[in-house]
Amino acid sequence: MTPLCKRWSRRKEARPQEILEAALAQFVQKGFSATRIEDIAREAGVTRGTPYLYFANKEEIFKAVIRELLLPQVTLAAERVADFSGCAAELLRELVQIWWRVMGETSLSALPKLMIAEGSNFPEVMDIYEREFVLPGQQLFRRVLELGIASGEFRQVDIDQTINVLVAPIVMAMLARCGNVPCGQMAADPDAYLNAFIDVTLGGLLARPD
Amino acid sequence: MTPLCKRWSRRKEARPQEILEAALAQFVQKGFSATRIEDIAREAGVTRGTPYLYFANKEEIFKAVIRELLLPQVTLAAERVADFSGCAAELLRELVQIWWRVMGETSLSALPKLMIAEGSNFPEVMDIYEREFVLPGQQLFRRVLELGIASGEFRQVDIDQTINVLVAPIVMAMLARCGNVPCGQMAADPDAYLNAFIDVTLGGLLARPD
Amino acid sequence: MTPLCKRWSRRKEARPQEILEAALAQFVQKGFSATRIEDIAREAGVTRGTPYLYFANKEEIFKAVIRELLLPQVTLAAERVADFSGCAAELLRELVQIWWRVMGETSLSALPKLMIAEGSNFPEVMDIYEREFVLPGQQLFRRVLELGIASGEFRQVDIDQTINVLVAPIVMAMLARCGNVPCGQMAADPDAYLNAFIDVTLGGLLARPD
Amino acid sequence: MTPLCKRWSRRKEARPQEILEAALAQFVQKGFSATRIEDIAREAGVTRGTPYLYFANKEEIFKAVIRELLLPQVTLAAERVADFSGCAAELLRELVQIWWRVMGETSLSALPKLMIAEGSNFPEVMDIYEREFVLPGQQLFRRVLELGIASGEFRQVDIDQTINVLVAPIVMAMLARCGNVPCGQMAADPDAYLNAFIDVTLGGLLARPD
DNA sequence: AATGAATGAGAATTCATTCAT
DNA sequence: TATGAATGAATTCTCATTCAT
Repeated sequence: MTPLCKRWSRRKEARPQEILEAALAQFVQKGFSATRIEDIAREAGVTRGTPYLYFANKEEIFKAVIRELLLPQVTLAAERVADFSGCAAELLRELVQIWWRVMGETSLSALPKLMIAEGSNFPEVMDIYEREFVLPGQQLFRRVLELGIASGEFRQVDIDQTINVLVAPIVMAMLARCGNVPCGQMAADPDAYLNAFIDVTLGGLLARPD
Repeated sequence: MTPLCKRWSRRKEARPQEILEAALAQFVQKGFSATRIEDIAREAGVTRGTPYLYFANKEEIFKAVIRELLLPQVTLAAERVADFSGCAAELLRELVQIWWRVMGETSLSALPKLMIAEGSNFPEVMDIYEREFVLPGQQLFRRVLELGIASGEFRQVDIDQTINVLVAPIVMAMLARCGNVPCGQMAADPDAYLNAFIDVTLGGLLARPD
Repeated sequence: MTPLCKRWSRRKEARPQEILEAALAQFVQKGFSATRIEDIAREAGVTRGTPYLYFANKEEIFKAVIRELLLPQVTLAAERVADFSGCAAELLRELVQIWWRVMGETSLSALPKLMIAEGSNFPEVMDIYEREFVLPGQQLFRRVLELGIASGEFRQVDIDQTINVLVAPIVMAMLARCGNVPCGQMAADPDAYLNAFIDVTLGGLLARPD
Repeated sequence: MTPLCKRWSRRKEARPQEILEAALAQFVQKGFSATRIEDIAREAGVTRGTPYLYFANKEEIFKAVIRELLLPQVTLAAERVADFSGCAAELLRELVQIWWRVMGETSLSALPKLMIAEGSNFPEVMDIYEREFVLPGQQLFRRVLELGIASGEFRQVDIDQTINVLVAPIVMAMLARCGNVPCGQMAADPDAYLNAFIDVTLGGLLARPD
């Protein structure tokens, strides 16, 4: 049963996915240009020619990683993130934590690194990224902020800018998870980091009792 | 024979610097691997062979960009950032604003992007970056936090983690300045963004009067 | 389980022939090197692996096309061409017309194109071609010329060279039939072309009455 | 003076021409697809990379061979061919002989072989070939035929078809010169072949005295 | 017998680097 | 100093061929 002496095994259905996962790992580690097709193939356990059975060229592999591996997860994740209730403060806390669980702790955390590093070489992908990841993410925070301000729970703040203030530390945590982003403690204990983040931020948003 | 056009006056001392600046621009735009020596040469107004008169190879150009172009500025910038006084809240505000002026609005803003994108391919550079940029930056915030907590101005917070919470939005703003990092409003009006950041963060740090 | 669709009835004996015909069509269209095995397979209605059940490799397919598909037809054709009678002028006319019918208008017309294009890459095939196609063809014309000269019907001409003068326009017509040989009118109306050819040539061969 | 120990010599002006000539030789010998860039490079005395300094890719080399090496010669040759006078018979004789000298005996003789073998893979080149080589060539013969018929020197013949009858043997001689086109005697003694051709053809065209 | 996924040798192309000028 | 033609190693990509199914 074990393919010990087999030269290869046929995995038509699984292959594309396997190749994309291997490609993701390599792209995150080395960047697009520095990743050789052979690196991807080896990581996927196949040989040089196999990726070309499923993808036209290296660029298409990159696009497929984003479009077929990462963005579909974004949608799934977004649905779960959108599912919460409570007062604005609880919502914010929950939003950050769910986000982290479904985006930060999964392979999705690679997305910001890839786009920062390679986005300018793939403008179309960048557009998709903005449309399907950045904007929806901002919307989630916008909703919470608007809710909190409307209910008087939060102070009046510049919503457009505050959104980004809230997003930044989470994205940084995602970047830190990709390794080799030097923010020592952040990567070491993400939960402590996120708690500190929620603590400070929520403190800054809540309307003073007086 | 006489130097007809002034612009061709040989500035041999200036050449290496010019090449490094050209290289920085290209590396930020395209990444290390995707940047061809000829791209750098053209941007610097010289031809293919010239960079090799001053640098051993492409890798050394990258290292020189970090070591000779960016990190010395970090030191200069750090000195100016360190020069402030007042209460902790004022210090924090001032720290963020000076930082932005000396790092965010200059070519130094390229540093985080380069290290995120290429750091894993240049571990030694990464080390230097951490030692000479990340740690000193964290120290500045640590000092402010410690000061504020000691004086009772700030709440008791987890200093190690809060440092990173404070650094993250500034680094994100630096990334946004490198172009093609999709955080719309942030890049459009950095000052408004930084104000929102200080506003929320300071609110979150200040001890409640009650 | 029962052969639902008749068209899938296995014609194992027919397969090699079908593959060779597909190969011929592709080789004529694209040339040997530019033809992929998959092109041949698709044209034959089979898949990549099937040609290898019948032929060792691509080169053997080429040789088989010549040896097994074309040259046997040459023999058949030559027999029919050899079967004629009458005075030398009639013989010549008949020879040209039968040749055209059995070689020009059939797949045999591909042979000269293949040999011109690929002959130098297949010296052994070239030898066979010369031995089994060129020489026999020349012999036919030699016979007619010798007959006509002997009977006084034709002028004394340099037989060896005149043979080639007679063969050339027929071969050109065969080339023209393979498409993409730019001799407009020739391919458009081969009969008119061959009549003009016989008309001029015969006029040039006949001994003047005076 | 002799570059014995030089790794290479700089020949910016001469290189493209040298590469095209090398390419022509290789394409004629092996065909386009079967010719490797390295074959061309070696024949030109350079290394793999050098052709790419002057041509974008192999296809462009092929096109340049036709457009820049061969067709300009066609123009030169056509001018010399057009320069003749005398009665129609003399004109025809002269036309064939000059054509042979300026096209058959030069590298131009490669043109028909290249177009027969590769034309269908390069339709645009085929069009140029037809426009700049085939049609002008046909015009020359048309002129002679029209002249001869008008003057009563030649019989009434189907001009459109007869043109091709006249062209065919010359083109065959050009093909034979490219080697490996199996028409034994033709290539061995082209002059004898052409004389036989003129002899027969002219005999067939001249109006009978009676 | 036939399939078609997988292989891997080989060809095209790129580009960092050298060095004669 | 600077140039840029030339090199050749490295990489992408193709496709003839194999072989488990």
